[in-house]
Amino acid sequence: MVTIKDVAREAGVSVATVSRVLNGSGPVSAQTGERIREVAGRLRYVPHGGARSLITRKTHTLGVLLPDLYGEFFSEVIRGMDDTAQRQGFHLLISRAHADKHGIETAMRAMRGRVDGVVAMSPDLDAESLLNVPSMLPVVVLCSAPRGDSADCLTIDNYAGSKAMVGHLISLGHKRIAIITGAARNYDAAERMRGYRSALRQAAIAADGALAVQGGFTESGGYAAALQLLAVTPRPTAIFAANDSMAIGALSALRESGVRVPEDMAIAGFDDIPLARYMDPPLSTVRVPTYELGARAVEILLHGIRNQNHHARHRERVSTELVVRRSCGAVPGRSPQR
Amino acid sequence: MVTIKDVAREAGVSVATVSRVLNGSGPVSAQTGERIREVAGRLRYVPHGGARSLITRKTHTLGVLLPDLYGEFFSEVIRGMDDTAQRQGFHLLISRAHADKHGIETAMRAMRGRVDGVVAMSPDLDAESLLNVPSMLPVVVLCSAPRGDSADCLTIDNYAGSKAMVGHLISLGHKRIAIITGAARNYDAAERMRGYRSALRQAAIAADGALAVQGGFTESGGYAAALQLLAVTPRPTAIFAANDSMAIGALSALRESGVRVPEDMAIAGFDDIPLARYMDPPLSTVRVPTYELGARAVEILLHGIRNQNHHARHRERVSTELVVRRSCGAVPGRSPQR
DNA sequence: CTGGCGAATGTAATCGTTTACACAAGGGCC
DNA sequence: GGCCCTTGTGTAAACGATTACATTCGCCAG
Repeated sequence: MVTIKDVAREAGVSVATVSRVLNGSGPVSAQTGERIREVAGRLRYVPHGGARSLITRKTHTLGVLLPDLYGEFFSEVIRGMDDTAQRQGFHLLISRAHADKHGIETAMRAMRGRVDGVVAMSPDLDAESLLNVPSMLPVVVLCSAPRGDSADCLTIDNYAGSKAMVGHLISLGHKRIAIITGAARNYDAAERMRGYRSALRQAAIAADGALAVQGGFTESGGYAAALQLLAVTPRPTAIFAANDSMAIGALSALRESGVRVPEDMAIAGFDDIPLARYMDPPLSTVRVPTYELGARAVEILLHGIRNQNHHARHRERVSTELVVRRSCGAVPGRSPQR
Repeated sequence: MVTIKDVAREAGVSVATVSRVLNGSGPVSAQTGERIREVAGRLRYVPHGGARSLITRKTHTLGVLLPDLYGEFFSEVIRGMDDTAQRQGFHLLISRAHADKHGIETAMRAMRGRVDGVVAMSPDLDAESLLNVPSMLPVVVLCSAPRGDSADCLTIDNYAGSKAMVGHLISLGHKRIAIITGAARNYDAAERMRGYRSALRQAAIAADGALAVQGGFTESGGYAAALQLLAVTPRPTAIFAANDSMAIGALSALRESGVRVPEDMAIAGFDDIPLARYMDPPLSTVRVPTYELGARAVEILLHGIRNQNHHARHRERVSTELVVRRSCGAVPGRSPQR
């Protein structure tokens, strides 16, 4: 590998001059600059990022800690992060960590000296340990219960979104509304459940334990949960799935059981993944600005980095939007397929 | 930030001893070791990864160059990569690059000194420039036309998969088979097209230019393409979409046009994304082992790294599998929804 | 008693950069 | 001519680790 020394020797100057030319710092004669640039090009010199960041104390890299990379949701979040980071000259060091204390600590250790800051997504309710990791690094905590004030914090307004959707179902006349919940001990899942309960309470509808089934955020989980809900008597008239994947699985289960949607059963999801509108019937859902979530997280992190973490802590919540399509029965639209 | 020097001073030893204790290299008395470990813990010392990799010449990080992060496909590839990398103690530095020469070069420069090797996904047919980047780094090229022998190379067997699916449609009696193609100048797209043509030729069916419409790999592209195909006379009896997203978009377009699937029109996709089986009707498709693709790419790369790139070049192709569900009409199954 | 060996530890070079500081040359001004 | 400023360049000290080599000490064999 060719280093700055090789370039200096070949051009007959000192390394300092080469550095000055390549970074445009300090005065260099036009002639020397030209020669050095020529030599660097000819030798195909590429600066060693690691060495450089050791002395400059900037890595221009952001660490991203994820619980699991799964489905379109994460892919969109990462896209939002990468776009924003790249626009500011930063790269992404992505690491999946087990959500437990040990996993997070290990990941954080591995990032030391490689990143300028970290976006940590840790929806696991128990994993508050994250905040105990006392690093000087700026950290943005994503989709997690906000505690402590050592880190910035960005969440989705799950509660309001969930409440709005269930409220909408109630306004359509539904009284027995089931919920397919997300992963256990997941913050987003818990908040969506809270919104569901709150909407019911507000309409003076008594909660029925049999109408809450866990689906674990996966298609197959939603499928199984829907089958289970069909067996409940009296049967619910609407199912609110805590994400679109589960709603799609449920849709498929109902179809196979000969239950018409929305005539016999209303269905709604959460997230508004791109595929939602292409379902049959198109899926009513709560839009989560996933891309913007990632983008915003990086913006907040970069702000923290620029201020060397000496800034007032952010505590932000991105809002959701009710998306009413045919699956919940509100929009008459075309009659369902023959 | 606390450094190794701080630990050494506090423990009353030299940095060398601290290093020896923490890495388990060289002999240290049990007593000294104990004290140093205690001090390191108390001071919450975390080694500086950048500094360490400068001298050891190992970063334990793999660069990943992607054309775009989009949809479930990439999310699965990354998952496969990260799992495999992490199991071997490596991290992932992910970067989206514009597929053009400049974008790739910039990204490669940024990776110098930060990674031990690179997996580059560059499906753009023109971007052969990648191979011209003369770095000593081991590189695995993913889903790209194999050229040159400076890099290992891993592709999907698009040709065989596509040919198998079209052959299957032909065996069902279809003669007018349309194709919704992927992005222009995309290697995978081109190969799938080649398989389609080959299958037709083998069945002595003349190709009809009007039956090939571009869909750009997106749901909306597939939707628009399907509408366009419905207007062709004589109308095709089957549509082969070059990926599942487009097939789902097409499915939705047909539904809205009152065309029954599979009775009036057979549909097939490519990729077998998780959602495919939950469509109505469940989507026939070609399974691509996406997770394994990412996993295998990292395995090959790690092999190259261990051999310091002095190994015979790999040229591997992961095979696909025909998945027949109801959308192509081969499986009678339950009669379509009333 | 001495020489050699192994264990425990310290000293200093090294990795590839950036950058503070020193230095030399040239020019303008008094 | 002496002074100061500007411009161009080099020297060497960082950055935070690892590690080859040197040193010290105790012990044991000859």
